[in-house]
This record gives sequence, C-alpha cells and structure tokens, in this order.
Amino acid sequence: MKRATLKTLSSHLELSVSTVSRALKDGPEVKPETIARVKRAAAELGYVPDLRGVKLRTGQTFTIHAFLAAPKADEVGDAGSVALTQGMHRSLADTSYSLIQVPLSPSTDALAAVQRIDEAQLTDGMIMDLTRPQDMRVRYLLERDVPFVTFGRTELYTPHAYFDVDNEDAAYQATALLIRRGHRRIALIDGELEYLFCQQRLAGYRRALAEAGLPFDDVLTSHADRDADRSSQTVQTMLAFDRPPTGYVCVNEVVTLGILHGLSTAGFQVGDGVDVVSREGTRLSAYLPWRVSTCYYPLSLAGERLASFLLRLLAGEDPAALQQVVKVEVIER
Amino acid sequence: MKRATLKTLSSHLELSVSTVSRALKDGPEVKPETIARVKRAAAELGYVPDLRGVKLRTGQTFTIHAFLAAPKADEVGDAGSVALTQGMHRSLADTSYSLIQVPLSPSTDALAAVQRIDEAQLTDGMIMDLTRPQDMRVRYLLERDVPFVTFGRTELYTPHAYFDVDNEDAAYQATALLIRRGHRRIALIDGELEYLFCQQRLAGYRRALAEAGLPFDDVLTSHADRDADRSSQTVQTMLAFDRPPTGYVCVNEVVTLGILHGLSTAGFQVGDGVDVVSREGTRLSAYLPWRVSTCYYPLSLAGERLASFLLRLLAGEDPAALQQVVKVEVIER
DNA sequence: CATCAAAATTGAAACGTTTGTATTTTGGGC
DNA sequence: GCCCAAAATACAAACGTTTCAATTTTGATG
Repeated sequence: MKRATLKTLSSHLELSVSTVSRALKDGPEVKPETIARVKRAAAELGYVPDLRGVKLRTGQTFTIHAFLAAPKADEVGDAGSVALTQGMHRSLADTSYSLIQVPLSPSTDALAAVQRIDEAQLTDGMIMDLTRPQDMRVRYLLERDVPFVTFGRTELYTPHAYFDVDNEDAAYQATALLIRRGHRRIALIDGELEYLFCQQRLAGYRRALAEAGLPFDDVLTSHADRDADRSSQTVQTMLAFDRPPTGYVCVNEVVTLGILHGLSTAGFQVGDGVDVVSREGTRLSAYLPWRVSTCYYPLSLAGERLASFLLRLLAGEDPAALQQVVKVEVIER
Repeated sequence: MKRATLKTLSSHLELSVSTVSRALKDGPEVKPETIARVKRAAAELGYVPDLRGVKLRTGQTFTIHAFLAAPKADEVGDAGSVALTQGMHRSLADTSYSLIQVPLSPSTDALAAVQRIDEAQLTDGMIMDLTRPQDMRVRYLLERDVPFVTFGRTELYTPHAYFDVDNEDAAYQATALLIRRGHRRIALIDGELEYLFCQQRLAGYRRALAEAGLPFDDVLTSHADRDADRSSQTVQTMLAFDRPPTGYVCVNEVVTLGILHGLSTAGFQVGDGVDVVSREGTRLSAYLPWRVSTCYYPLSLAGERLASFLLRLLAGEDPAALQQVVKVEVIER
C-alpha cells in the first residue's frame, strides 16, 4: 500500500491540494472546521509529509552536519564522542532534522570539508569543535551566512553562536588543586596551542601558578599531545628531568590514560607523591583504579546545548544571544 | 550566483534538459560528441546534481542509517564507536550517501526505531549491531525488503548480509590463554545472553574449559555487564567467593575497565596472580598501566566492511554473498 | 434581493531530476 | 533527390510540496 500524500488526502476529502497543505500548517486563510477535518483525515490515513518534496520546494535540507575531531584510526578514541552524539540527538529527536557526523581525523582539511558540504548545499546548519582564535571555518561560514554553532569560542569580533566549557577556569582549578596538595612542579599536558581552548587552558594554568607564587617553567608544558601514545612519551621524558613534575594537568581522558601509562612504565604510581587531574566529558576516571581527580562536564549536555542552539538559530534567533560558557565540576579524589 | 542546474546547462548548450541529463550519465542514445560537450560545460559551470531533485524523482533517499548501541548517557562510552564511524565514512566517502547514526541507549526500543525510519521512508539501507538469534529487526527488514547489513549474525533461515567477528573463537582464545598461564578459576564477564554474540562467547569459553578438563561453574559467568559500574560490582562479588576467580575474560573495553576497577577496589592487582583478557576494537589496553592481554579487531575496519557491504547490496548484489566472519588478533601481554 | 468586501477555496506554477514517448535529424541505399 | 530506418534530440509528465494569484463562496449591508 502506497503512503498517503497530499493528493491522497485531497481526493479523499474532496478538497484541493493547496487547502489541505495549508490546513495542515494551520494557515489563517482556511476555516477552522476544515482544518479539523483535514487533520483528522491525515491522522487516520497516517499521512506523514514527504521530506523529499518539502526539501525540493523549500530548498531546505533538514540536515545538520557536525564536524567533530576524531582520533587517528583505531587509536583510543575520545571517549566522549558517543555522549556528544547522544546529546545532539536528544535535542533533534522531535524535529525533522537529521544529524550527520563528519569525523575529522587530524590529517584532514577541516575547512575543505566544510566548504564541500556548503557548496553542494547539503546542509541547513553546522556544528564544529576545536576552534582556533581566527578560525577560518568560522570566517567562511559567517561570510556565506550559513548558520552554525561552535563548541568553543573564537577571537573574532563578529558574534556567532557558541557553547563552551570554561577551560581557563578548568585548568586553573586543576592546577590550584595540585598546588593545595603540596605540588610545586606541575606539568600541563595539553593539545596544540593553535586551538583557543588550549591557549585558555595555558592561561588558567599560569594564573594558578602566579597566584601561588610559583614560577612558570615551560619545560613542564607540552602542547602536542592529543593521543595516549605521545602523552605517555612526554611524561617519560619529563620524569628524566632533574626536577621532574609531581602533578599533572591533563587536557582529556585519552591524555590522562597516556600519562598514567607513562608514569607506570617509569615505575611511578599515582598516590606515591604523584597526582593527576583529568578533564572529562564522561565518567572515565571514576573507573580508573587510582585516585584521579577530574574537571567534569557531561558531554551529552554539551551536545544537547549545541544542537538546541543551532535549532534556535535556524528559527531565526540572534547568534549573539546564543552564547554560553559553563564551568566544569571539580571532582576531587 | 545561483548554482547550475540541468536547465542552466541546457539553455547554455542549446540542448534539451533531457539530453543533458542523459548525456551526463553516458546514455547510449546520445551522440558521443554531445556527451563530451555536455560534460565539458558541466565541469566549467561547476554543475553538481541537486540530490533533492534526484531523491524526489527516484524515491531514493541517499541516506544510510546506522543503529548502534550506545551507553547510558555520560557513562564511559564504548571507546570504539568513533572508530566504527570513521570506518563507515571511509567507505561512503566517494558516494552520494550520507550516514546517519542513531544511538540506541539500552532503554530504547530498537525495533520501533527501525520501523519509524522505514515507515517514513527516510532510508535506503540500514546497519545494526547487537543482533539476537531471532532478531525482530532483521525479520522486519527481511519482510519489508529493506537492504541492511548486521554487525553480528542471526539464526534466521533467510540469508542476509552480515559482518561479524568470530566471538566464539575470541572467547575460546582468551580462556585458553588464561588456562595456559595456569589459571583454573576463570570468570567470563559478558553482555546479556539474549545477544547471539554473547551466546557464542559463552560457547567458546566452555569449549576451552572442556578441552582443558576444567569444570564449568556458572557462578563464574556474568551476563549483564555492559557498563563499567556493574562489572566492577560483579568482580567484587566474585572475589568474596570461597574460591574466587583469578582470570577474567571480558567482553569489551568498558567491562575491562570496570573489572580493573573492581579488582583494585578489593585490593588486587593484575600481575599478582590475577590476569585479565580484554576484547577490543581500539588500542585501549595498550595504554593501560598493566599487562592486559586482548583480543583485537580494529573497529574502523569493521565499519568499513559494513558500509561497503551495504553499498554492494544497494548495487544489487546477493545478500548471501555478503557475509563475512573475521578472527580477532590475540595480543598477549 | 442585489452588491460587495471578506473569507474560503482552488488553480497553477515552481523546485530539479528522470524517463517513456514523440519528434526531428542523419546518412546510407536506391 | 527520395525514402526509410537508425540515431539523436526534444517534449512532457511525474515525484510531493509550497505559495502566489485567481476564483468561488459566504454573509452582512443597504
């Protein structure tokens, strides 16, 4: 049995297709009684609008693209990306929008990916993470007037919608926590400095050191480690220093795992004078068999916010009103 | 500047729209010289077919849905789902197909989700994991004649396309490894038995025990643990037994983490007479600071196979020819 | 009861594509 | 140069929807 279309309904009700169409969207020019009649019939016949027709007619795609950083193939993934996905789906569940995730491995050209989707007119809006201060993708999308929300801020003056975790504060809190526990040599194992959130984290780290009167020593910061392997190697290098660090501030779950691995390889143990503070979007460290403190913000919530911001943007809201920075929860262990 | 359509091309070339359309797909009724001319113009004007039009006309959606098990929100996710996504995208990269992932948390009705997408005619094909012997989703899709590939087998009579990891063998290998290392009380911490792959794993586990002349003791098997928390609790319960297990066969990364957590909570350590064998789609255990052996098959490869099977199915290949079972690589540590 | 504006409904075109059928063009054989 | 089949191209309808413009219906007013 073929699915019901507007035509089915219209011949069934002996109304024109246009009246049926308008009735279904509560058009003011159609008589309330007719609206009711049409809606009843639509429900009976199980009418569901065919998005293909709507898309062609309106030019909308009802598709949202999320460009998300992915690890190198088969490396340990960012444990949170499932949670992020779930969050976004939660926001989109009652809408006609589909979510397409584009995993961007470190080697792919993020701008090109964005351009390709935009030029083929495949999307109604985008979500992107890993922003840079002068993010070229953002500049491109602003210029092309494509709706988008970033996970992370930029330093551009033109306002755009974003959701962000206060990473400056997170790194500050993490560092301050280690200082309170008596650590004086504290390492920051972070992502590449071209990303704004890493710059913000560095600032937070330095602020905490400065407030405690501790010197900033740049051999204790590493800005290339977004996978477990490199983090492990970095920590082993640092442990060979004259005055090795005893506290570690990590940028994410995967780096935390790498640090723990590196420590144990070198014969160290969390607890015996060494402390690690993670930064998580899932509850990974809760299940690690050491006391790893963490700065936590549930990624599923982030995903939910990002998608709902995008929906509001598509509904015409002002980007400048769709900006939010949230603080992490510090979980001490 | 508006994008080029067939109409743009046709007026530009002084040809009819239909000739242009046929020329672009090398129709045999159009003169080779014209084909060349049309293609040159198409390239010059940057013509890209508007999928919306194609979709409406052909009824195709150019959309593939992947229904994948997701953890409860903000639990530690299955670390491999990013890798799986990457793999699927790799296969779809040069096609017009978009991939939509539907995360299915344990509480959602998987069959209903499949039906919803099918009935709204939103998809050209599906990919699903966590199959059951008499999988209702598979039965439904077979009946409706919707192309699909499962990640995992079923016991249905009608053949369908699948890709699977030999989980019977994986559990056998894991158990045998522990036996070789001298363990006599070996626990199997696995997912729910309603899933075929868990039944297969149980069979492999029993086979290894039987071959070694070891008794099967059902208090050593647990079939409800797909998250870290429960696994941790299970292992703690088992450790209170008169004769607690000393070897653990785990169903996935997350369970492995839970087991390690449970062990350490109870004061045990991998190495001091306790061994854990994981089952992974990523390289997680390589970064754990213990010697955790593992049965490894890269999930990104699985994703790639699944998507490429689906593409071949859509191209008309016989489902019975699109079935593959691969063995895990056993990594001893 | 005729008039007329307002209310309700309908008609038609358009979005971009594919494809069955109709029409025109081509070129070979006589 | 004509005829005819084959080759090449054009026409037209269709997919399902939205929306502008046109038409019909309604009911109040004089």
